[in-house]
Amino acid sequence: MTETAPRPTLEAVAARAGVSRATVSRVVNGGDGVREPLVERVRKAVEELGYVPNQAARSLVTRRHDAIAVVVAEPETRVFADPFFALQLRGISKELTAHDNQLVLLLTEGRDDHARVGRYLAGGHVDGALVFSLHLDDPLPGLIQHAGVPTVFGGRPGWSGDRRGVVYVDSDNRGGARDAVRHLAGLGRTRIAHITGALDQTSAVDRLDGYRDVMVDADPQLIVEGDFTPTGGERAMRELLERCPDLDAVFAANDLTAAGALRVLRASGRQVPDDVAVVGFDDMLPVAEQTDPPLTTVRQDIEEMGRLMARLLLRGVDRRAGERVGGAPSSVVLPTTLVRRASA
Amino acid sequence: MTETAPRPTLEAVAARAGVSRATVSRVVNGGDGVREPLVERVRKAVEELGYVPNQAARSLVTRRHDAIAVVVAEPETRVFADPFFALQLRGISKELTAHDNQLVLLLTEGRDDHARVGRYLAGGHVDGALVFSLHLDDPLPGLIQHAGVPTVFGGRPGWSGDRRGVVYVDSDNRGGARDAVRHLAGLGRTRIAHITGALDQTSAVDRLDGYRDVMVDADPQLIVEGDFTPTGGERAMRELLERCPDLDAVFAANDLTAAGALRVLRASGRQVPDDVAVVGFDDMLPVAEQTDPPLTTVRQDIEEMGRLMARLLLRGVDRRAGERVGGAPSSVVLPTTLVRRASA
DNA sequence: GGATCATCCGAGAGCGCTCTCACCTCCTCC
DNA sequence: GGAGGAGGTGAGAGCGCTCTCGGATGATCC
Repeated sequence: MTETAPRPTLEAVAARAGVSRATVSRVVNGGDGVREPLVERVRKAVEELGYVPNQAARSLVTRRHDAIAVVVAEPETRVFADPFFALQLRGISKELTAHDNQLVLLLTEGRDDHARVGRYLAGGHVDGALVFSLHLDDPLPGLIQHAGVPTVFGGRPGWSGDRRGVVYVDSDNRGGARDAVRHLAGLGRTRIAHITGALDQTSAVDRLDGYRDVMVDADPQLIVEGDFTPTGGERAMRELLERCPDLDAVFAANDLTAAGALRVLRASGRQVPDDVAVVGFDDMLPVAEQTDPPLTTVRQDIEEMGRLMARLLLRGVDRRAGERVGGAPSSVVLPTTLVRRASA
Repeated sequence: MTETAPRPTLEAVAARAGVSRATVSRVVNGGDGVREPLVERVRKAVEELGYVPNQAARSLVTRRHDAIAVVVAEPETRVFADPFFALQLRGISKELTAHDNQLVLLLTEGRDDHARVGRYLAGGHVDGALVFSLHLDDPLPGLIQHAGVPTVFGGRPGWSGDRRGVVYVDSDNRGGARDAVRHLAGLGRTRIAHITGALDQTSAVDRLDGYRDVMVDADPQLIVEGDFTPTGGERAMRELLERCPDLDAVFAANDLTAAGALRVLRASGRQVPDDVAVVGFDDMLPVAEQTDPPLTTVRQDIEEMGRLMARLLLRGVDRRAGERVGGAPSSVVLPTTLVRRASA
């Protein structure tokens, strides 16, 4: 914890280079319209003094912060047991860094925090927001809309409010689920069960819908609600085995759920995939490759989702700043692919 | 992506309340030395106009940002497969939020990024930095010291530079390792192997030292280098079984490594804990509780580490800002506890 | 009742930067 | 050779806030 040295200002650089503040400012911001010899002199002065612009002063006049908030509206510990979010964060970070933007992370713990986040966003500290893990009844989108900050959502928000101008990036959950179930059907399986995700999230609902698209008149006994966690998967699998001991396949809403289901199946003496075939969702590598047997699953490019969210948001921010960068960004749904491994 | 409305300024609030800017400022910042009726009037005006202070303008004069950078110097994907970091982040976030500070996340990808991070910290955008996952040869501490930003490290930095004023929070890795190995010895095991972590990190080195403290003249064949990952654990375990088929216990440098080792042991037909007892490190719940059998492991309170780091840093920041808050913060080493489950 | 003092409030400077606008120089062209 | 123009540079205002300092106000005390 060292002590502060007073940092040089534009003024100081200008004095040293023998030019005006305005010229230094021009050079620091790209140097357009300044003649070469002067540019050189200013650069040298900047170097010698170790000048770094004061971001606060700059923001005060430009009204830009070059910072984006990432809001994770996840009250539970689940996000943290789940590499999903970390991967998106990585994608976001890469994209933001590439555009010289900073990432301000806002984790919310419970309801009270929503107000805090709303205030923060409204406070104009950041140029935009990326919002994750929305649940169906979440008040956050309303607050954000009210704050008037450009926003992109991670996953389609299941939100009943004003939809205009809502931009999100999502995977084709429904299509991916269809692929998974069709694959199982293609293997000759007929009693295909589904362990859902937490149904207060649209991704879980969409995957369930995809399952139903294929299993048009599925035995309702074959559907059990899970919660995207391994223990939820275990519980659901036990319930399924009790209700439908004759099932021959399981489509789990995500890989973690599938991992839990696999354990229960093994414990029950059933062989995977011979007795029961299992398909997951996400292709979360550390999980999907490490299960026994390795998991057949629906891959979504999570990091790319993150990167895309950031890109859309930055475009929206620039647009708002008056730069012409094409029309208003619109939502994107990314395709999924089935990855075959040993479990189905 | 809604449009901006011009936000009200202090001036506007002052006009509406019929007072001066200074008075509004006082009220907004706590209201000391302003008489009740005026406070009330100002509060009302703030409310009515929806006034939120402009942080940039404030920072410009106070030189405080109420923001802390979290730097993750981890070039690999490992951090993300590992809930460890996420838990610390959660602890940090809680503590920062409680003190109205924001969290700016800086992820670095490879060497070039270090310069960027150094520049950012030197740029005075944040009041302090929390730095993680340092490797032995990392240039970051030097850069940070040069930037002159108050910093707290997560884990003891294995760094050969100037040590003065370096503050870190760490677990008692060595002591925890000793407990683990002693526990195995107490079970009557004599051929106790160790799969190390990535030895370019001090935590791995310390755990190895702890192992050696107890196994004073251990067969060097019983020590294999791992890398904190499940696959590393598998590879190491295979190597161990080949070299020392008579081993009767394994102390793995972390839970993920232990999980990999467990798989290999099972595949080799050995019973855990009967043939080989296994102890991990971290007590990372989703991992430790889900292995088969559940893992005996050394618990460290990861979230608390994060919270503590943030607390120390904020104290250092306040100190620097001239507020008297006791002496310079010094490093903290948190105790660990052995958690007994089925694997040993 | 007037001097003294504490308390409260407002005027105004200034944080470090950007950006407009006027000026100045040097070409170009008729 | 002089008008017109293009491009470079500097002066200065102002972004929204905090904070010092002096003045006003009213309480206190002899």
